[in-house]
Amino acid sequence: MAQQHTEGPPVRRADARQNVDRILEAAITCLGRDAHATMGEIAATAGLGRVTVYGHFSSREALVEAALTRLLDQGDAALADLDLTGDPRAALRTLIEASWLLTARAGAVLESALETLPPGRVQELHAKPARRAEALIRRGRRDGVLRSDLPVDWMVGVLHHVMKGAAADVTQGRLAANDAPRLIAETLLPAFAPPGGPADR
Amino acid sequence: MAQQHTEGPPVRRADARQNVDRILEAAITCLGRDAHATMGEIAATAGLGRVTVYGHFSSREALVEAALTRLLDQGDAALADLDLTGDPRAALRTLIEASWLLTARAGAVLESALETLPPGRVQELHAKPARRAEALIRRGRRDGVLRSDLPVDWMVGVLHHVMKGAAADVTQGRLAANDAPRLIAETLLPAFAPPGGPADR
DNA sequence: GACAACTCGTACAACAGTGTTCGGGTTACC
DNA sequence: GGTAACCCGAACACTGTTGTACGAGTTGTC
Repeated sequence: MAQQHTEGPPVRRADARQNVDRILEAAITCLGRDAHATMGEIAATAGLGRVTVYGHFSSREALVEAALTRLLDQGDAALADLDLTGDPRAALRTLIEASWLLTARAGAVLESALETLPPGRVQELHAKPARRAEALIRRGRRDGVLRSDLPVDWMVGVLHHVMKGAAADVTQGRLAANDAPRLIAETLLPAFAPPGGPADR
Repeated sequence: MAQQHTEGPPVRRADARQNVDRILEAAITCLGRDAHATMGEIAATAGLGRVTVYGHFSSREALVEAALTRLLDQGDAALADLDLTGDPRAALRTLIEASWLLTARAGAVLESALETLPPGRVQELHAKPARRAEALIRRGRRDGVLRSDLPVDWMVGVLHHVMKGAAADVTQGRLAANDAPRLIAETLLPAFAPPGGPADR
């Protein structure tokens, strides 16, 4: 909207902006635990009243979208700092380690978004982080250190599904959170290696 | 002596039993598409009235459990017919092909059950089919054709998560159903191969 | 053919969640 | 210190779903 200093949309007060932050963090926490978390729960987690939340987000749908957007932006920012210029296989390992925590938190939020947001909107928001993994895999294929006999989209999907599944295992107590990144990497690296030779050149 | 054994429902009428069947199939179909399918939708899909469904299942929870049980029984029966005595890697391929359709249908039903059934009940029902894959993987590890450097539970989980993820991709139009089994097998076989594998080096 | 089993549709109560309204209290900011 | 922005809690209407009740119609089975 117009941010002209014409006193129409005046400056938000400091505590209000901070509360928006609190609400988004609470939403990510609650929706991460339970994709069907209530506005009341989220508000309580944020330490605010339910009505106050509606003062900042016009609907539950708006809040879910905002939470997912923040989560994906956080993740994309974290991933942007990584050095992925070396061996794509080592880079893939780095990517997995870094995005593990993100995916673990985003899992149920994404699920919640899939239910409440219009179809396609989620994919749209999720496009940027996914593109990062996709670009990495494409480079590895060009360099011959990753297999090229499977569709790129499929490989990106497998990466995503395994991480999401591991996150579910952790929340259900079937897997220790500390072990997850290593297991994922140990499993997916050979899965993505070229069929002919796993040579380390 | 009059053998007046007091049966609650002495003899169910034929059409009633057939309707129970219809309801369960409808439940599997609807819950497979949408884990939040309502009793009304399920009844309509079965071609029956909503009240009639309550005549056979006392609650939504009971219906979900019955549907999941039938699905898992069907799947376990189908898997029991497979010949898995040969090379465990070929057997794994066979297992994937066979259980793909089952998993695709069961995916959302399982999700629905996780929400409505008491925690642990799902795992209990799911134990038998999971044990089949687990036994297969264990045998492959003993024979040295599958890797032993990862926990068995993790490998079973990966198998499950990738199939479930592929099912989600199919329902969202990102993947052709016909391609799925091949892609899954091509991806997981190298992932499960021993590190210094027989065909390598 | 008669009876019981089964089904149908509508209607109802109960419950949970969303989104809004209102009046009164608190607090940041100039 | 004054004002407007902000927060609070309770109350309300609305929606959708579950589970139950009733009366009447239909159909399998003996």
